[in-house]
Amino acid sequence: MDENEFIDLADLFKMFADSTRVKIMYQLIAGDHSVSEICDAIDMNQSAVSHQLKLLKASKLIRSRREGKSMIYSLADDHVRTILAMGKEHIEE
Amino acid sequence: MDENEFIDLADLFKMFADSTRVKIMYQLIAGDHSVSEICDAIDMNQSAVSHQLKLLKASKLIRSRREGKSMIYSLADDHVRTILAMGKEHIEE
DNA sequence: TGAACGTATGATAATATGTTCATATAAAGA
DNA sequence: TCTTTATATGAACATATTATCATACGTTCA
Repeated sequence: MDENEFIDLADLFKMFADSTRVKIMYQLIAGDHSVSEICDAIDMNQSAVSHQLKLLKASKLIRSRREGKSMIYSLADDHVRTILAMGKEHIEE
Repeated sequence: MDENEFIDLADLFKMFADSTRVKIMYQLIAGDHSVSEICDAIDMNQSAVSHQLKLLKASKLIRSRREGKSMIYSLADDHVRTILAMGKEHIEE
């Protein structure tokens, strides 16, 4: 493994290293949601949520699609689920 | 899930969110090592490594034992391995 | 077209994080 | 006991990160 791979790995885990983003990801595990739905669910203002969604999307952990005026966000693949599950297992011991 | 659980989860993943710590953990996946061995392996100075080891230990991801003048660090359980493996899988797609 | 709604974005400020430097502690051996 | 080797720790500095604020953009519908 070379230097860049370590950095990429760390950058990926940075996405899981903030409770706002973790809440967003759990919300999306429950199903696809618009930005405003996510804001309501996690009790954060729209701007903060949008900024975090952008980061998560850049890391290819989530996707988005437009539906009318709303943007609907969803998990990109199963990694979010499995990584969060591993983490949860650790802290529950 | 309540607020604190989200924070605990994020705090756990923070440990994986720095390339120095990731390198240290990979080094320990390869086997138990003393502080100076880790320093040599990842090319970081002793103080920086000690500070990071302390954080990893506080998160119960690693353990330490004394052997003479050396402190030997080792993985606390299998979670480091599995979490890193999940992350690696994601970035390799 | 323009008003309303939903979302995105740039700048800023506050806080958190990581490395370095200096120094302390702990064990071993002369 | 004094010295050497190995590790830990506190303080300080530089950088990164996050939330907020103001505002811009995109879509729908009257």
